Amino acid sequence: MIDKSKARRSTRQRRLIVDAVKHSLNHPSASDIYATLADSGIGIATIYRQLSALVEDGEIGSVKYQGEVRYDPIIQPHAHIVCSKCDKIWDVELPKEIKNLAPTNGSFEKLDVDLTWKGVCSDCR
Amino acid sequence: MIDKSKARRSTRQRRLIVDAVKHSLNHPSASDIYATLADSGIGIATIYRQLSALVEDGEIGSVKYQGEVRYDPIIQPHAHIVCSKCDKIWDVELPKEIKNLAPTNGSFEKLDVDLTWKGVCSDCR
DNA sequence: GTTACTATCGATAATGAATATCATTATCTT
DNA sequence: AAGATAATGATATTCATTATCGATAGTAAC
Repeated sequence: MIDKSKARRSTRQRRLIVDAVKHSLNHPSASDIYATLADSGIGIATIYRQLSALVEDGEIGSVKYQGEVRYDPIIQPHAHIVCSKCDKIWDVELPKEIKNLAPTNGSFEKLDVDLTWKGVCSDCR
Repeated sequence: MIDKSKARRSTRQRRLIVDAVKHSLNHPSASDIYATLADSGIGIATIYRQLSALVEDGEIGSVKYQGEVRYDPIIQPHAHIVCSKCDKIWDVELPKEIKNLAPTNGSFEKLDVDLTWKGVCSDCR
C-alpha cells in the first residue's frame, strides 16, 4: 500500500510507465507493460508498484479480467466489452440509464457500476 | 480441462461439493468449500476440479471477485452487489431493460452481461 | 458377484500474478 | 552540496489455481 500523503516523486520509470499506458490500445496487463518497456531495464516490481500508484492517484484506470488486472488510459466511467476468445478488451459507453437501474431495496450507499459485455469479436469468427 | 463427452461419475466427493455450494449463502470460494468440508478428507485439488466441472456442467454458477473465483448456487442470469469493505457478495435482480442497452455498433454477437454494483453495506458502516 | 475399464481421487510439484523485503540509488528540499 | 527519504531492482514469498501421476473406486458387461 502506497501512502498518498507523502509526496510522489517524478522518476524516469514512472514517466515511462504512464506514457506506455496512455498510448496503449488494448488494456495491457502489468506484464504487457513490462514487455513493452523491456529495453528500459525497469524491474517487474517497479512496474507493479507504479501501476498501482497511478491507479490510486487517478491517473489511469484499471479493470480486472480473467484473474489479472488490465490497465486503461481512460479514467472516465465507462463500460467494457470483452472477447471471450482472444481476451481483448474494448471501451464502450456506459448507458446514462444505468444508474436508474441500481437496486434500491438494500441499504448500500454510493453505488458504483461495473458493466461488462462478453461475446466473440469479429476477428475471432 | 474436463471433457464433457465422457460420462461423469457420481462420487462421494462430487455429491458433497454440490451440496455445500447449493446450501451456501455468501458465494464461497474454493478454499471456503475446502474448509467447510474439512472433515470429509477431500483433497484441495478435487475441490478445484469438481467446482470447475460443476460450473462447466451448468449445475452451479461462478463470479470472479478480488482475484479469486466465488461460487454461486444460482445459475439463472442475475447481477451482483458487493461490499468493498467486507467483500461479501449478494445476488440482485438483473434488470430486464439491460439487454436493450447492449452496444450495437460493434460486430459482436450473442452478448452476455456481467453487471456488478459496488458499495459499502450497512454492516460495514 | 466378479472383472475390466477408466474416470476420479489425493498428495504434491509447478505455475503465474502480485506483494514483501532490503540494500542501493536517485529526487527533492534547504 | 548535503541530508532525508521515496523509489528502485533483484529476489524471495505468498496465494490461488493447475498439472502430474500412481492409487482408488464408479460403472457397465459378463
